[in-house]
Amino acid sequence: MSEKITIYDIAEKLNITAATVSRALNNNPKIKESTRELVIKTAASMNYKQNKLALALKSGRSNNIGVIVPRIDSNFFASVIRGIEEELHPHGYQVIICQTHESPKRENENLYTLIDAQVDGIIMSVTDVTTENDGAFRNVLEKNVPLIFFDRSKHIDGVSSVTINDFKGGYLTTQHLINEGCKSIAHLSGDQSLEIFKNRFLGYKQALLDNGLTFKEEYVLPVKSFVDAGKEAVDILLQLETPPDAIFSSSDFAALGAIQELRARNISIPKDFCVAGFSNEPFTKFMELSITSVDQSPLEMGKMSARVFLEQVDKTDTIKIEKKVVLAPELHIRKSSSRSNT
Amino acid sequence: MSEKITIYDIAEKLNITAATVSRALNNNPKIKESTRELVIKTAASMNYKQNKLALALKSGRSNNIGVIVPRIDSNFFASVIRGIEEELHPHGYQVIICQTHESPKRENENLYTLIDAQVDGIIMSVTDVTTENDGAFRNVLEKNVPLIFFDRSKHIDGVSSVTINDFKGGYLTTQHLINEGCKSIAHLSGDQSLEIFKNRFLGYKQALLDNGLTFKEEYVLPVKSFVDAGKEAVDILLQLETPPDAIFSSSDFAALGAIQELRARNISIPKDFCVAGFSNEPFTKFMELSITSVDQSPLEMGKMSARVFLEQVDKTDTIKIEKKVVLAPELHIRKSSSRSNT
DNA sequence: TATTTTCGTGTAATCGATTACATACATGTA
DNA sequence: TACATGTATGTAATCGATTACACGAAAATA
Repeated sequence: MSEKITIYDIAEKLNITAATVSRALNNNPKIKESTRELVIKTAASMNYKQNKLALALKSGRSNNIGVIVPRIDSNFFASVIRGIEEELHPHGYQVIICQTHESPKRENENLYTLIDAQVDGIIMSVTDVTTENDGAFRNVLEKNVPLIFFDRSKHIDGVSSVTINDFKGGYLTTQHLINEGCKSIAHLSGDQSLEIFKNRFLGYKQALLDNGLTFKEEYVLPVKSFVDAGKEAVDILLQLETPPDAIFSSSDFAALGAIQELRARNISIPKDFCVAGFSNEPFTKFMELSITSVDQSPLEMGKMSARVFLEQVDKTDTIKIEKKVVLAPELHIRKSSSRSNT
Repeated sequence: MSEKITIYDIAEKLNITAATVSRALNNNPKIKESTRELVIKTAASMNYKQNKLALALKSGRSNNIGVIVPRIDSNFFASVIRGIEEELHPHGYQVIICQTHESPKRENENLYTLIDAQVDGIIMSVTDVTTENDGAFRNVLEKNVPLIFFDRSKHIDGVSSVTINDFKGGYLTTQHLINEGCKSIAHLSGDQSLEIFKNRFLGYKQALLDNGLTFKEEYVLPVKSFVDAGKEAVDILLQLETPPDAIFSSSDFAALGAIQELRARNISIPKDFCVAGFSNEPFTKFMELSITSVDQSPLEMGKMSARVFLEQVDKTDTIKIEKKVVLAPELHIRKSSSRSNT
């Protein structure tokens, strides 16, 4: 049961004051070399550990950073967090995780909790941009706590973000499908109130237009990011008067569902139907019929977000820097859309 | 730029002392009802937020809990963390994430850092049981910080753990392969200095013996949890005098690699060769040739670990409770080993 | 020798909240 | 009236570290 050792204990033992101990341990130049050595040696021998809470209270910095994500058990978010942790760990920051489960209420709650906990910054992926209640965000900004959005972002003055070029991701994928000979391409879209999904859609649309293909409203279906949603979407699409011959899905899970449903109906992929997803989830490359998908370089996204945070954290309170980092999406072409290789 | 509001600000405004404010906000019964209401109303109007750091310093509890995992971007660990977070969030705890990347050095470092940060408990999955340097662990125990192992555990007196019955997992899977008619079953094992892998192996061996099959040393290969490791293992196994007709892999990734290699050699699965993995990674069920695997109920494991922590955190310092929770593994039989359905 | 610097350390305030103890006033009881 | 009890609040210490300021002694300068 080692008691908690404080600088006062060290001071008492050496018949000096805590102030001297503190200075010695912090390499304050005004301390006699012999004293410094003595203190450091004694501290080590007593197994002294600095109490970070006391330090945090005094300095106003907790050395913690909060990360808010919809959920952690998705490869994308877990990888981003990994990137954040790896970048921040050498700087002495600890990462605190919060999940929203896509609930704006939980999101607000998490924001308040993190501020209460005096985190030095918040890196997050937004749940819902349409929330009217921006109080929690305003609260963060008023407290001058650096806030950085990644992937799903919100337009707030003075807030930085790290995203990928979703428009380009949508464009590249659609262009690829067209190159493979697809003539009528459907799109499974996430909630378009979120910019990422809006942009993937716009990229898709632009690619169609640029290639002289007509854009059809009925080819665009909203889906949740679940396997079953993809199956249902295929069911609907195949009942259309002129069914499509390809799907660009903004979700890998929906793409997988689509593929399963198409195969169940004996439609040959990629010969008669091509499918591409988004996110480059691990399973897309493991499948025998591997799935074409857009990589968002989540690890890099996490590291970049962390770096943006580090840039902002030490700036004077009055200056607000807004930095928008846009990473390039990378299309991984695989069997589900490669006619050339078949 | 709202200044930070403290109880002193409230006290000053109301011409009372901070002590009264504190008591009013903490529902201390000795406060006049009218005063309490006034304080609460004023606090709200001034947008007062309690400073958790000050509270933490005073009380010695940070309301943070540390979680140490090899890495976060694996479905298993991410799911465990999700479980921990969901169970602990309602109790006001924040989850701090640390990764070891399978390095004992990082593990030690993380332990010290978390203790420095005054976490109220540590939930972790061990990297390497053979580390001689147990100083970090002893340090945690001496500080009376509840320590809970999940999945990969270490035998330390007074330390609780939440694991699955890996022996049973190995046994069930092997028995299943035998039931499907496999006669010579190989085993790809993780590092057996870790108990989980040792136990899966022992379960495998026992099932062989119980069914009158001979156990062969050369059928047991050590692998890392990578796809390529599975491929290499198949390469070795097929060069044996009597190659096996099934593989029980302690890693889903190695199982996947094995399957890819077998198919590359035109060996029909499950007709001529059965494969089963461990962990029930998402991709195992997504594959067209879905992979039989043992589910470790990671979400439940995380929640259970959190519950064990909650039980221990409020106990008096002198009593050490050691609780060993063993969850039941669940074998998910899929195409890679289902001859009956073929 | 007298005076100024420099050096090393001590004193005490501070960060923001909690709480044991003291105190002042009101009310109840003999 | 004298004393006990209860109620509501104030005083001040505490958690552990940092740091502006003060101060005494030694060294440097005049």
